[in-house]
Amino acid sequence: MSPTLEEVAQLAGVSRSTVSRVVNDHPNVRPEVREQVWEVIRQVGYQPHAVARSLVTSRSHVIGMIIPEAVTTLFTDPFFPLLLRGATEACNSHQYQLMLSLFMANTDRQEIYQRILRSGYLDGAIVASASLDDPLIPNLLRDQIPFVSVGRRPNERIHYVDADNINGARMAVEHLIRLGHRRIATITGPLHMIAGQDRLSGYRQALEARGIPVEEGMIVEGDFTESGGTAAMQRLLPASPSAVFVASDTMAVGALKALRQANRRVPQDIALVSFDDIPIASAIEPALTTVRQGIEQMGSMAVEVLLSVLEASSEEETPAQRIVLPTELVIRASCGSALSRS
Amino acid sequence: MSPTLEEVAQLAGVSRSTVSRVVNDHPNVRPEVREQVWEVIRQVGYQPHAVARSLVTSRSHVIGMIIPEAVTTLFTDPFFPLLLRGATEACNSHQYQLMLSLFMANTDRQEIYQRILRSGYLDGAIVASASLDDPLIPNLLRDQIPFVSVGRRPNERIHYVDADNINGARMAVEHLIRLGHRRIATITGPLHMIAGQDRLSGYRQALEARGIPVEEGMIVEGDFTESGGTAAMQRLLPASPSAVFVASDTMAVGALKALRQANRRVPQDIALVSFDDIPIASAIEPALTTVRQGIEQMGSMAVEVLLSVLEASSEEETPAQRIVLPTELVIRASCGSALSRS
DNA sequence: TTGTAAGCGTTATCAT
DNA sequence: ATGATAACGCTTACAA
Repeated sequence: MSPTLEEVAQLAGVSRSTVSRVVNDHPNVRPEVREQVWEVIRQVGYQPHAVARSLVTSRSHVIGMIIPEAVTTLFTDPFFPLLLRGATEACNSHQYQLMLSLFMANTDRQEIYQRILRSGYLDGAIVASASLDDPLIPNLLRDQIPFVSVGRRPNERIHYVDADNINGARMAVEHLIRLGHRRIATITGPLHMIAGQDRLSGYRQALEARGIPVEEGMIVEGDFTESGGTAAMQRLLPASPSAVFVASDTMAVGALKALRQANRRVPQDIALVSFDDIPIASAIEPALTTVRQGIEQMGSMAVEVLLSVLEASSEEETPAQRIVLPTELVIRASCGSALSRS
Repeated sequence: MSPTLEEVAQLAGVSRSTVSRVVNDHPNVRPEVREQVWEVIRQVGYQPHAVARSLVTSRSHVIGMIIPEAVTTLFTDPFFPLLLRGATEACNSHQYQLMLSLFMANTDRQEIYQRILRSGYLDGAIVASASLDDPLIPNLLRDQIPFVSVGRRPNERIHYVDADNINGARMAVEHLIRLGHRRIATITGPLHMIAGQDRLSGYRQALEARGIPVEEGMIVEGDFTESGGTAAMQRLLPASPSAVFVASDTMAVGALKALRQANRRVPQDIALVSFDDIPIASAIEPALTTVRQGIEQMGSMAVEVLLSVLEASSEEETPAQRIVLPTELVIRASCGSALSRS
């Protein structure tokens, strides 16, 4: 198909090695030879064969984006698209490629794991939102595959990038307290995910800091889906909270539905603050007050961290990079009181 | 890192070739030898090196999902995530991998094209929603890279998968006519995309079939974004249509905003029908009557078609596969008249 | 049925 | 500064 190094060499009247040097910008080539070789390369449209190159260098310049199982359901949530966009952008600017691997249901995870992660195609991987006890992680560690997690993890050897979920949640709940609310409930994310746990921690911290007792009846676990939000809100209604911190915008949309059915107005009868600031947050009526996290930025950061690990790799073991990106509160209509608009 | 064929061979007391045969399920291996080799493979955790394999077979089992430039903006729209999901699912079940390539702005497209498409890493590609005159397509044809387009194309040599946009749009507008509307406007998609053109054609066909004159003032070009929908609807208001066919749900959300600002109620003052049936269509108030297309199915179909092309490849030139998937009208609240609910 | 050996298109280590 | 030549890990004739 495409011409090879050998053919270019013959046409240019030099050896394979020289052409290789030219292509890789090695210094030891006479300028005139270099120019002449480039000329031939342009003429015949030579393109290095990445696979052959990878075989000898054992570097593919491909990194995997691994999105495991359960999470895949959330693929209609803009979270993953944005993460992908950020990751791709960083890859593009470093001349790396992104291989996308969604682990669907139980399609023999083990087999897929072997085929994808241990096949030599990947220099490393980014693991997105595995639940905390996902077996993928121990496997990756065992096989010494360089990876960075999106979402923090306690294990000290694991590189990660995460949003500051705790502080974000704390800001959200503090805002509700500032508006005079005392009966503040929360719909959490799945508690087997660190993001779910952290946003709940932030909720607790905010209440405790103000001496407001935390009632367990005011805490309902959700699953980051819209229908989950609806169900959770229905379960919450009997406790008659005056405000709810919902751990994701998508769940907030579901919660709004439940409230509409129950004839409660937002924010007049009940205030809502959520998390993410995905596009629907500002599109819906009422527009959601929510905690913004830089999802795209997390994606590109994850790539940057991984590349730096790959760079350093095979030298000494570097300490894990743990990066936490800031979050900010975006005040809109769903929490009431236009007064405190910033 | 991982053991090689050679090492397995030594441990099993056979030659490389035999191990290779075992791994690839060649028939010519004595059952007992086969079993013994498998035993060693399991013991040492041998995993074939995909890159080495690919170098000799010149098949990488990787296909690229190419999403060009402009379109990237739409990445917060669920269209691409769903397409990706469908494509990944099909890939998983055929033991193929998906490489994701977003061509961002003008990041030297030509260079990226060379590096990605001609590097030997890809067996073929799926090209999503390039505008009709995207230079990518001629390049792919010139370089004889197997690909299938998501979105139909006039060129007879191009394989494609598409939704039946024309009939979908026709059904939508016919429904409005059935409800008694005569002043029916449309907000189109970008007319450099075939989907934009086809949905407009369907609109025209429906009106013409009923002898309703098509007024050019009732046609405003949008761009598939929400803000584009808002702007288009504002431009449309002076023409005072009684109903509007909006070429995408996302634009319909924007149009709803414009109508709310203008104090027009939907569907009482003005009826809306849109296209896609993405999740927000049923989440928003009023719920959107819309034309559903199977986006995930398009993704998996695109992969299936590509794989069949790869299969047949290097034999004779097969005629282009052109697959059009059906669309269906989903009736909800935005068009009024619960009577015609099916 | 099994083994030997010649590539696949590169990079990298030597000499020269 | 340049050119042989040996890998890289595998598949695949061709022999045996």
